[in-house]
Amino acid sequence: MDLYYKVERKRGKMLNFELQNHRPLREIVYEQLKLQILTGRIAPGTRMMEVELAEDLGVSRTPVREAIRKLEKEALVVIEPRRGAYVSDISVKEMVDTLVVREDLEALAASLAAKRITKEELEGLEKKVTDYSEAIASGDMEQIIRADESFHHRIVALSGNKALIQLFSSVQELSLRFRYLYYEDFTRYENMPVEHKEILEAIRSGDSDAARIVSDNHVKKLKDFVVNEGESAFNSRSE
Amino acid sequence: MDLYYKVERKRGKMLNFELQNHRPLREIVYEQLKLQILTGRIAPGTRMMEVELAEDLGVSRTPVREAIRKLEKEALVVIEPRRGAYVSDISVKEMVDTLVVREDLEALAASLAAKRITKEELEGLEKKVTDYSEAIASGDMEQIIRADESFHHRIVALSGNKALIQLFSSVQELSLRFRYLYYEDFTRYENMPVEHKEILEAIRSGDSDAARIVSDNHVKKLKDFVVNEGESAFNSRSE
DNA sequence: TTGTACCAAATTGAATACAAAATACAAAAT
DNA sequence: ATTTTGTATTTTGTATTCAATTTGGTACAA
Repeated sequence: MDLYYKVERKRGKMLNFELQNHRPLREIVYEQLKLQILTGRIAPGTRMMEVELAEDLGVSRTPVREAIRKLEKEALVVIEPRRGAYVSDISVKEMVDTLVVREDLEALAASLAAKRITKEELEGLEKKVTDYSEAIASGDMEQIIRADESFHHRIVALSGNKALIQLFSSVQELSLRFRYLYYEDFTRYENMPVEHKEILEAIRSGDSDAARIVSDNHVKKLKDFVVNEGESAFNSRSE
Repeated sequence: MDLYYKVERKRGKMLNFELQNHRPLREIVYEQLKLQILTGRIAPGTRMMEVELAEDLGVSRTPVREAIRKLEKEALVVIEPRRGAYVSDISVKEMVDTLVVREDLEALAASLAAKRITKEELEGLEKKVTDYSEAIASGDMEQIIRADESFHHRIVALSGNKALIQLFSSVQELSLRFRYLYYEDFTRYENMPVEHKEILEAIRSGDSDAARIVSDNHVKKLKDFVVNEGESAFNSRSE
C-alpha cells in the first residue's frame, strides 16, 4: 500500500481552502500501525522492524520511527534500545489493572459531567445511548464497539477536564485492544444498554455522587466479566 | 555542551555488569529538554527549533526531533505541523484540572496500596515520610520537592497497578511543572508532613476506604491552595 | 497608507547515507 | 557433539541531504 500523496497547491488569489490536507506521513503511519495493533492484526510480541514496515507502507524509515516512538508512549510497543521494537504483550493482570483505572477515571468523569452538562449536551448523550441500542440490535460487532466507545468517550468529554480526557483516551485504547484480542464474540454484552441508560439518567439528575456510583458499577461489571468469564480463555497464554 | 559518550564494552566471561550505559542520545536529549521545561528554564510559549537545540546540545536534528515527539505525548510541547514545536502553555484551569485527576488517581492508589502493602514496604514508606520532614527542616526547596514527589510516587508504586503507575507519572510531572513555574516559594507547605503521616497511617491500617479519603483530602488541599492563593498570581497571564 | 505579488531565507518533513551495535552463522577447537 | 571464536549480515542510531512549506521582507500599484 502506498501512502504517497500529492497536493496541488492552491496559491495566489485562491483562498487557502482545504489546505489542511497535509497530514504528515508520520501520523498516517502512526494510525495505521496503531489500528493494526489494536485489532490484533499485528500480534503481541511481534517485532516491528523499521525497514520492513517502511517498505510495506511505501515510506522511508523516518516516519516509521517517529510513529513507533508515539506507540511506545501509549504502551502499545516496547522499545529495547539497539534491539528493536516489539508489540507489547498484555496479561490478564494488566488488563484488569487497566480496567481498574478506567473505572476510576470514568466515575470521576461522570460525576463532573453531572455537574456541568447542558440541555443540548444531554440530548447529544441521549443520542449516543440510542445509537448503542441500535448497534446492539443490528448485531454488527464493529458498530457495537464503536457506539460503546463513543458513549463513554462522550461522557469523559463532557467532564470538561482536558487532562482527564487525554488520560482516558489512552486507557480506553488499551481496553479496546483487549476487546479485539480476547473477545471476538462480544454478544453477552447485550444487557448493557440498560446500564448506559442508568448512567445517562444519573447525569441528567445532576447528582454527581449518583453518577459516580452508577458509572463505577458499570465498569466494575465489565471488569468482573473479564476476570471471571475471561480467565478460562487465557489459561494457556498469560501469567 | 557535548553529549557524545564512549562506553568500553565488558563482554566475554564477564557478567553483563553495568552494560546499560548505552543511553541513546534521544533519551538524553529528551530528559534535558524535559527538565528545562519542567523547571521553567524554557518558558511556556517558547518555540523549540530543531537546529538550534541540536547545535546547543551538540547533536543532529534526529534525536532532537524524537525527543520533541515524546514531549508532545506528555503535553509538554505542542506541535503544529510544518510550523514547529512550542512549549505548551498552562492555564489555571488546566492546572486545577490536572490536580483533580491527580487527586483521584492518588486516592485510588492509596486504597489499593492499603490492601496489599507488606511489612517491609511499610518501612520504606515510613522512611519517605521522615525524609520529607527532614527536607522541610533543611529548607532546601529542591530537596523538599524531590522528597514530596518521591513519597507520592512510592504510594502509587505500591498500588502494584502498572497502568496506574504510568498514568500517574505523567500527571505528577505536570503538577511538578506548576510548582516550578508558579511557586518558587513553597514554604507554606510546611504543614504537610502531618498529612503525609496521616496517609501513611491509613495505609498501615489496611483500611482502603480510609486511605482513599485521607489521600483525597490531601491533594484536595493542595488544589484549593492553588485555586485560592494562586489566583492572584495569574491575574496577568492566563485566561 | 494599504494591500498584494514576488522573492529569499529559514524551517520542517522525509529520504538517504553512514556508523555502531546486535545477530546469525560457520569454522575451529575442545 | 558442544562450545568458542571470528566474520558476514542485519538492524538500529545518528547524521546529512534534499524537498516542500512557511515566513518575512521588499517593491510596486491602488
